[in-house]
Amino acid sequence: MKEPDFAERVYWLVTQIPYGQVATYGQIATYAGSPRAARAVGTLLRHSLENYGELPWQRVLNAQGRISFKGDLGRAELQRALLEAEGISFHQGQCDLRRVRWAPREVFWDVD
DNA sequence: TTAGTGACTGCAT
DNA sequence: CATGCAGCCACTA
Repeated sequence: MKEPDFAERVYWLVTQIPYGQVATYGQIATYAGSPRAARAVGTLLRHSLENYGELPWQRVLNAQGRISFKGDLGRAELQRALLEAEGISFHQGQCDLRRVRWAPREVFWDVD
């Protein structure tokens, strides 16, 4: 049985984020075993639509509870709309992570 | 194989 | 509070 690679761990973890809750890129990277790979998580999710259309990618935000984008405003608006539809509210462009942050009860993968 | 890029992050200015 | 910047790491050309 092959050990799941980083990308597989990331995609699986994102599917574990409960409806109405969110996780940060750093959280996903940490749970996937690479605490410093937050940026890599973003890289993977950027292509998630084409590779994993089922993924609830909208539930992943940056460490400040904000939607991360440099361009592509359309997708940012879609993400916010999807989250608000789940009951997550935004104030000044950011949501209250203390309230909606996903706090898994189990350990998935240890840091390498 | 090397170099460049980016849906990140924490610390320093 | 706003930038800047180096560290990180997977992906692509």
